[in-house]
Amino acid sequence: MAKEITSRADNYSQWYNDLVIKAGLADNSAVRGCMVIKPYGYAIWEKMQSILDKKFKETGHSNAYFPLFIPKSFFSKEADHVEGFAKECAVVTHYRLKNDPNGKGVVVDDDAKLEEELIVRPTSETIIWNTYKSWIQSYRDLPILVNQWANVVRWEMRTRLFLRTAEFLWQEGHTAHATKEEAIEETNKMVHVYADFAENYMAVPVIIGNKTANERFAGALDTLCIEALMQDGKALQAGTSHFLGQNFAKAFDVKFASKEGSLDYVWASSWGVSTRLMGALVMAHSDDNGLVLPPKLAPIQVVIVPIFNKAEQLSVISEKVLPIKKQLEARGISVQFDDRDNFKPGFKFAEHELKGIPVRIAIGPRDVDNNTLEIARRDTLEKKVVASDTAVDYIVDLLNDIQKGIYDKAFKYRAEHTFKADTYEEFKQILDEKGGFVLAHWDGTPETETLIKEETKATIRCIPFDNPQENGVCIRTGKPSTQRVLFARAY
RNA sequence: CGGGGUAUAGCGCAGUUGGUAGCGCGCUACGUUCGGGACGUAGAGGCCGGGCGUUCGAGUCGCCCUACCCCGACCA
Repeated sequence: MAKEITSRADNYSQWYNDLVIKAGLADNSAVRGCMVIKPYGYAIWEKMQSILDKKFKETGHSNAYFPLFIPKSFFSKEADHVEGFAKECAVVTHYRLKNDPNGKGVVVDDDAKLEEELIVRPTSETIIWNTYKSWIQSYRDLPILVNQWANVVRWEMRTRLFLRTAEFLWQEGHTAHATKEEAIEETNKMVHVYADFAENYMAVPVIIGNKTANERFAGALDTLCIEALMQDGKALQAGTSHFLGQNFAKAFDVKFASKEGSLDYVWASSWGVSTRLMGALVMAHSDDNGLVLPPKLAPIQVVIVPIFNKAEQLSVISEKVLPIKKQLEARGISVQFDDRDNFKPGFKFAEHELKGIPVRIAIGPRDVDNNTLEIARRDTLEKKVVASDTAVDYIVDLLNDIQKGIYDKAFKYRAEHTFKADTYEEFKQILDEKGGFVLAHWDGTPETETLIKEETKATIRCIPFDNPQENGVCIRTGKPSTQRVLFARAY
């Protein structure tokens, strides 16, 4: 009733917004560009966090925490980093308030001006490498494999819930190595951790590849990324992993004594994913009825809706279904028993669909008599009546089916929206009429990439790993090319 | 940050030529309902985003803020 959401066909971005708000994931706040992540949304983020955190630890990393504030001067130390990040930061200039002399609340105390301004971190390379300087003396101190879960602030001009907010939550891994090869291997390893997470937990297929020089992180020698395709045909960068070379080691003078006795600069990587993944999750799978969550990330995997009109009926149903709830929980499945008596079943069905709960069990007097349950899956909305004593196994299998089903659906969508273009006309036509990924030849120069971006709003999302080599000519300049690269309009 | 729009009850909206507010949903109580978003009856709930003006009188007119939405530029 009051929860109508705009359809995707009608207005995709309005649909996205409606969904995030009405499914209770997040809301806009009193602070421009900053969102309130609500309990249901945060529960999904916590699942993402715990899975990723486990993977980071399995790959040898430890968590640590560095300051929110970074001295302004730190940003002047790495030239490329300055170029890329000097702008759009929140700056702390004072450290105290005082009562307004005119009696109108509080004002900034001008006497409390900081000697050196502090920047609210937009990313932590600088403060971390400043710290690593004191942690590293010898090759025996390496590698350092540290991750931080934190909030960062980037004063974005235009924000969108989860996809681009002024403050967002993320993790940033910052590693230090004795050799170039090791740092590159780390960079590579982590982008694969992200890809594995995206595909096997979020059920979002991704393309792994290298960013071009234009799209590279400020201060990196190489940026690896995972790129996903949303249902409106736009690409979304879902994670990045940077090989930083010795840039930050040089900027912060971080050297180590090698086994051979030489004094060398340390090699670095950094990698991160953010609450933007929440946006990817929503946009990749959900439909006009609401969220569609992959079982592995759904805070509630199964909801039980008892259909009753009297308290006695509810107690009979409860007696029947609560043991099944227990059995499911014993199998590691999260189950909610929705026995609220102020909503009718139909209302509850709609609400649980909006929230994307993967599996719904309905049980009423008829089922009690027949020893059955009605089991519905969120992704396809199919319903099936199942004998109670086989329900637990059925649901365990069903959850796996759903996880696979939504991945397959997203994969199919991507396959159907990945095109090859051999001429510029064709390229533009695909972007305008179909959307999606376009594989096309490019002459390899930043200038041409910029030109194409200006003319079509499409960027090179990445040069996919294991990209087939193939001679051709650049769609824009006609100059020779040895491979196709992945273009798309992107978030 | 440029262009456009919006701001009235928790949410979604209406409010004619200026005369200090209504509707639907939700909420509270009671009753009837309950296998796809129930219904009746009785209630509660608003300095009309903020400020300054015009006026006897402003939700309504003017100016200035602020926030949100849409389209750009920027970015994860």
